[in-house]
Amino acid sequence: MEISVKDDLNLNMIANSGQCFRWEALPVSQKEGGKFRVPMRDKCLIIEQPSENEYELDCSEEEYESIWKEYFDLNNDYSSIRKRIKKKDDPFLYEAASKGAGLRILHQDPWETLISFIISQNRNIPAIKKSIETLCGLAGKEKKDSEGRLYYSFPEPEDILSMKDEEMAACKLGYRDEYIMLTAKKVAEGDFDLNKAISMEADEAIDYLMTLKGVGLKVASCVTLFGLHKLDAFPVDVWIKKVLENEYKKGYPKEKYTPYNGIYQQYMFEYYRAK
DNA sequence: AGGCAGGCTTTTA
DNA sequence: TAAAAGCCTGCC
Repeated sequence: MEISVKDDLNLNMIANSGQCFRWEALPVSQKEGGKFRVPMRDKCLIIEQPSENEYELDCSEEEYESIWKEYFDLNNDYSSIRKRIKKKDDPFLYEAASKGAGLRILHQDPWETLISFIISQNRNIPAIKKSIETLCGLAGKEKKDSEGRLYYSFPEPEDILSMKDEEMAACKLGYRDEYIMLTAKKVAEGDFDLNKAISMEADEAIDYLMTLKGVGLKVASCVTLFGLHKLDAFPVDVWIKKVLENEYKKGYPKEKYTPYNGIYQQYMFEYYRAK
């Protein structure tokens, strides 16, 4: 099916934004917007942008309405969220948001997001992707997309628990493998319930996530933003720390930007990382 | 009590 | 060799 989106849906930008690690770029002939396979839970979507504002999706209307519309956060108007920032008020954020037009905060699966961001700590993005890909290949289910290509689903907690030591080692998780195992165990046994976190306020969800070993403030904030889709969560990583130190010496006006702190954080993250 | 140094696996640039 | 979408432990 086809959809039309006015603005703020740039597939290449989102794919490289560091919020999702399993989008796969598919070969494409001169398509400016790129073509991607986007896996989520037991589904995957192939999406491409044949022309300005037009997108081709390999799913039914029903599936789009029930799953992918929410996944791409298409019920939020990012263009008007960007326009809340006044150049005179906050020139740095204004510039970052202008450059970031096209980004969106995806609404990803909470479990996959939790494990992915535990893996992400103290590593760069290519290394994160490699670990996750190996993990899915060894513990996920074999699947085929609508074009017949093979891919693997993200493993459930039980799948991770049944991995052999040498399989875990092959994922090159380093000291994080213990964190992954303990988290999988807690979730599988019902001692940690991600559904509870979904119904919490952002700050409350972050505190709850931090009860997991290996989940600190930064990882919990990322999971809350990218997996629980609480758009006010504001992850502070090494890049945002630099932004706050260099551009907001007198303090960052977080209260002013509620409830969209997470979106603005993403603009600043991309902007500073690119520089 | 809350803050800080040091250590941790491995890959990437 | 330092840095990478950091966190834990132990010490003060």
